[in-house]
Amino acid sequence: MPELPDVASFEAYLNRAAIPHTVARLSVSDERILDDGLTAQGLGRRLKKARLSETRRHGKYLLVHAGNSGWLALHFGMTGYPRFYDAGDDPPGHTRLRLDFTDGSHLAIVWQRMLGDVAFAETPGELAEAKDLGPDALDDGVDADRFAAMYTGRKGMVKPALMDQSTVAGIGNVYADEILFQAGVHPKRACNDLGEKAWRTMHRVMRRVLRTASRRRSEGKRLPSGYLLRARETDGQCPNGHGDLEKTKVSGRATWLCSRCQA
DNA sequence: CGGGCCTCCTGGTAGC
DNA sequence: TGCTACCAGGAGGCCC
Repeated sequence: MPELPDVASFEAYLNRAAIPHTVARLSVSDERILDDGLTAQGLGRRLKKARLSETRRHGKYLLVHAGNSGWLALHFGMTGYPRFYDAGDDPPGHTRLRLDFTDGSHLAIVWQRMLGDVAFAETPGELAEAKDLGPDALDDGVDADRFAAMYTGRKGMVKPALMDQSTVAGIGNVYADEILFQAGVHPKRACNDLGEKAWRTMHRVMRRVLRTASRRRSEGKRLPSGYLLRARETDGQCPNGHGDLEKTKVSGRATWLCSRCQA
């Protein structure tokens, strides 16, 4: 699940539920979830007594400011999510990282599969560098000019390019499909087959889709009708009336599209 | 060097 | 019912 809009909703959730809180201690139930070089003990040293005061998001990473020591960085992989719960309640299943707060409440980070990452960085910029992340997809600094310049003339297919986190961070398999559907571009189109104008359109569509989805997810609402993703979860019909959506694979990933709408 | 394929993980589900 | 095969919203690595 967790792509940019989902992580944005996690960020809103943390700000409603868990910020600010002060960490009394933490528990790591499976160290495989920790970034290379990070240990439960080391993380504990950095987080103990830290006041979680602020959050940021960069692409699919959620960063939580932990006092003076730096930023806890959470990457949710395919199955992760945070869950705040009250003193005395049981943690959800598959809780791999648990923060116990001084008031007795808890924040669990849940991963069913171990495809996720807990990291720690001095600054958000340091994390982006360590993880080779491009600018966030909703960063205002990524305007249409800059966006088009990054993709126009590039080799390879459009969909994997949009999913490349080192170019622009935040778009995953699902929202790439939505953006391409709304932009009317086939996922297997070559990047260098699209002109600058098409990439500027892609930029506009990308921002609208990611902002709309972030807001809806944060409010617990469904995506608007007319969205491919909503059709995919319901009747599987093209929102523009072209019948069954197609399901195929692009660079190994499940891909939904309408070949009448997307060329 | 772009694209296909494999692997890491775990669990749900379709199919036999 | 029981077992297997495949699939899932991420990402890195390898090979041709």
